This record gives sequence, C-alpha cells and structure tokens, in this order.
Amino acid sequence: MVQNEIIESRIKNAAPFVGCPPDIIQGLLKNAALQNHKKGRLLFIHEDPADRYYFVVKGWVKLFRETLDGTQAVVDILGAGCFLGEKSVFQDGEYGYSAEIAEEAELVSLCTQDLKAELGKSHELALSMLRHMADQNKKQDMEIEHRALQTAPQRIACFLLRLVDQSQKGTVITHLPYDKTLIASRLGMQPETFSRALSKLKQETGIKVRGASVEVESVERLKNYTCQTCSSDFPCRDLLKKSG
Amino acid sequence: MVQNEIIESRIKNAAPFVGCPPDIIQGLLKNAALQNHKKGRLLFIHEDPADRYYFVVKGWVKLFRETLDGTQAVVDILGAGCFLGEKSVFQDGEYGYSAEIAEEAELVSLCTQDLKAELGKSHELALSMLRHMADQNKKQDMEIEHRALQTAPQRIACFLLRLVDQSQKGTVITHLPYDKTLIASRLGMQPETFSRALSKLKQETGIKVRGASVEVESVERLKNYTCQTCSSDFPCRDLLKKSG
DNA sequence: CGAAGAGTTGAAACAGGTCAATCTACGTGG
DNA sequence: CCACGTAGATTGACCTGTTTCAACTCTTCG
Repeated sequence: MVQNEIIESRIKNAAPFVGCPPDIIQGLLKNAALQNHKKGRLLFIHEDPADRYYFVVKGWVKLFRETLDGTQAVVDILGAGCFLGEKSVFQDGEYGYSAEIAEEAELVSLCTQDLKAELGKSHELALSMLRHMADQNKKQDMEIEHRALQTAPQRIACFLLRLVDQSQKGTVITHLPYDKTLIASRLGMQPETFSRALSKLKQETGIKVRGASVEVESVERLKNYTCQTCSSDFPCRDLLKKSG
Repeated sequence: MVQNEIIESRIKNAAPFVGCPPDIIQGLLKNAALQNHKKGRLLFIHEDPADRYYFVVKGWVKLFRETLDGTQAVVDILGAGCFLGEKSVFQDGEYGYSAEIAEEAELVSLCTQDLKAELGKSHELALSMLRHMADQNKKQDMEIEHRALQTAPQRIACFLLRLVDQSQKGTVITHLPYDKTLIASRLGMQPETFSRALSKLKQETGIKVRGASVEVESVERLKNYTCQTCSSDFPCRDLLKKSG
C-alpha cells in the first residue's frame, strides 16, 4: 500500500501525465498492476493488439522490431521512469515494436482503454501527452542524426556523456547500466565493433574502462571528441528527458 | 478569394487539423498568408525563435540541420499537404531544424501563437494534433530502421515504391519528384552512391531510368528486392501519410 | 557558343560487418 | 572448494558497402 502510493506519485509526475487533475490520474490507474519480470520475458510483440502499456519502475526493457528475414533492430532500451506501449493508442491499437525484459525489472502495467478514455475526457492530459510526444520526436530526430553523422567511437562517447553529470569538472566514474552487447545493439552496432570502438575511445580521450565501470578523466575532452559532429549546441541536452 | 477558399479547405482536412470545429480553424487561419518562394530561399533556421509555421501547397521544402563542423544533415523533403515548423510550439518555441525551398514553392504561412492559443482552447485540435504527432513518430521510427538495415539500392527502391501506386499490376511509370542529388541527401547517401546504387537497382530489378522518369516493370519484384529487410509487413504503409 | 550545374565513372581509402578462435568471469554442481 | 560450463567480451583476418576525391560527360540555359 505504502509502496503503491510511492509508485503512484512517481507516475503522476512522469512526463506524459504531469499536471493532470487527480481524478484523471485515478482513472488512468484504475486497472493498474505492479509486476516483476525476469530477464528474457517477452512483454508484447510488434503489431499485436495493444491492451496494456507499461511504466518502468526498476530494471531495463528492450524495444525492438524484427524484419521478414529475421534480423532484429533495437529501437531503444528503457529504464526507470519510462513508458512503453503508450503510443499504441494513436496507432490503430497496435504495438509499434516488441518489448522484452533486458534486465530483471519492476513494472506498472496499465490499461490502454483507460488511457484512451481519459484522453477523451481531459484536455490537460492531451496537452501533456502532446509535450511528451514532441520530446520523443526530438529524441528520434537526434537519433537519426547521430547514426548518420557519428562514428562508432563517437556514439559510445555520446552514450557515456549522457550517463555522467555533464557539469562536473574533475574525474568522473560511471557504470555501464547494462551488458556491452546490449549497449552495442542500442547504438546500432555489432558487439565486436563496440569492443574495438571502445578501445579506440580509450586511446583518443583518455577514459579508463574496467568491466562495467568507466573513469572519465575529462568530460570536456569527451565532448570535444564527440559533439563536433552534432547539431545540438550543448551536448544532447534533449536526449536526457525520460522517454517511452 | 476563391483560391483562398480552396486552400482553406485543404488545410482544414490536413492531418493535424482534421475534425476541428470551424471557429478553431478560423482562429488558426487568422494571421495566415499565402506566399511564393524561389528555390534556395531560407524560411527559418534551426534554434531560431519560431513565430511562423508553414503548410506546403505546391513545390518542395528541404528540412536540415548543420553540425558544428559544418556538415549538413537532411531531415526530410516535404511536398504538397505537409506542415513544417508546427512542432516548435512544443519545443520551447524554437525551430527543430532549418528549412529551405528546394523547388519553387507555394506556401501558407501561419502563426505559431495562434496555434498555441487554439490548442489551449480546443480539445479536438489537441487530439488530432496527437494523432499527427504519433504518425510522425512512426515515420521517424521507420526511417531509423531503414537507414540501419537497408542498403543504398534498397533505400532507393523503397523510395520508388512510395512514389508508385503499389496496387498496380503491370508496368508503371513514375517521375522523380526532385533532383537526384536531393533524393540522395534525403536518403542519407552521397550523390555518387546514389548514381551507382541506381545502376545496380536497374540490373537487379529490371527498372528503366531515363532522366527523371522511371519505368517499373514489376512492382512485385521491387518489393521482393527491398522489403525483406523491413519490419513492416506491407511495404511501408505508414510512410505514405502526410507529414511535417 | 560557352559556362554552370547535375550526373556519372574510376581508383583508392575507410568504417563496419562477418566469421572464427580465444579469453574471461562467474555461477553451479560434484 | 574447485573444476567445469556457459555467456559475455575480446581479438585477428578478411570482406563488403559507402565515402572521398578527381576527372569527365551531359544537359540546360543565357
């Protein structure tokens, strides 16, 4: 119960619902359920009819699509604070991707019908959903640009920059949030390429890597290495916003 | 006057405004103006404060961003029926890209303040804008996938498929809507690569190209060549929707 | 007729991908 | 407590698609 209240307060302040009247929030949470899932668990499949959408409390969820010839394209890896499947409401009630638990996760499962109903009722909800979608849009835009203009080492550097507090001056230590293979797929490259690109990045920018922990000696140096080939004046500020 | 009415009816039925009450449409068109622009004319620049957004009546507009090191990344090429700059309303009132006339164009210039105001007033407008943004979202998603999984010839084939009526059976003739160099940038490749990839496509799928006109002997064959590496079961059906 | 821009072609360089072998860390069961 | 198996990570050799740079052709339009 107490836990549920904590989660409720987290969801209430999540991007798509921020500033909504309490009765609308209640409507959204009417059929909500807290769930725990093991790694590998498939939440839903691309183009299936969507009845539930999800909020990530803890862990990591992989979003992906599969082509006719069997290749898998990773759309995104979502962590705490993100929504997934919520856009199905605007897409003929079908999921736009498949979702699989990438690291043991705690989720809130919500009902898409409720979302649809409340969206019809509440202008505030529609407006904050619009802001949310616009953010997503910009994020995808940057994704396209990054993949088009940045080399593999640069994309890794960009990923690292988004992990660290960019305002810090001295040496910063971070931890890779999930498997290197998964990061590689998230960045649209092969594990082998990731490994080699990371080595190159060590040489070029003086970062140190041991297992999952990364020591960034100079954030400034990483920025110089990466953000020249990016149209965002301050490194990727818009990519920091939570997504789904 | 008569012309204005025609345009008004076109805008009214454009994706972001479809199904809006007449008084809201009137509010949106309050400060509208019809404009003609020559090729090369810069409409607005990335990150500039956005006061106008646009509807394309005729011609082509190039959306792009420039990186710190001067490279240009083409975001999209928009034709008749598309909006541009309308998402600035949700992005701190700044344009998310630069826009330049790619082929002599006729545009309706509209006021972002009016859009913002009407969005605040009309729930219907907010909902159709949501649908519009969701479509955009999906389109970007497919763009990312295409660039990641398709080779240059495949991306050209995909572009061609979107030009032709896919239901037709026999030989179909289309015309490239704008310069090959521009198509190349739209597809994220160099002009040289485009030229070579098109040659390869001729060999592989039996299409014939003379100048801007393309003769597709078998749409089926093009699909087989391209859509294997795509997660959309029917070729790119969602990319056909109008955008901005 | 000639200049300019679009398009094509060739040769060389490069970034990533692929395949195969090896290495490492870690949890499990003997 | 240690050997083993497995999954993740790395490394090397090779291959392919795309870019780059440069030269050349073609078209178009003044």
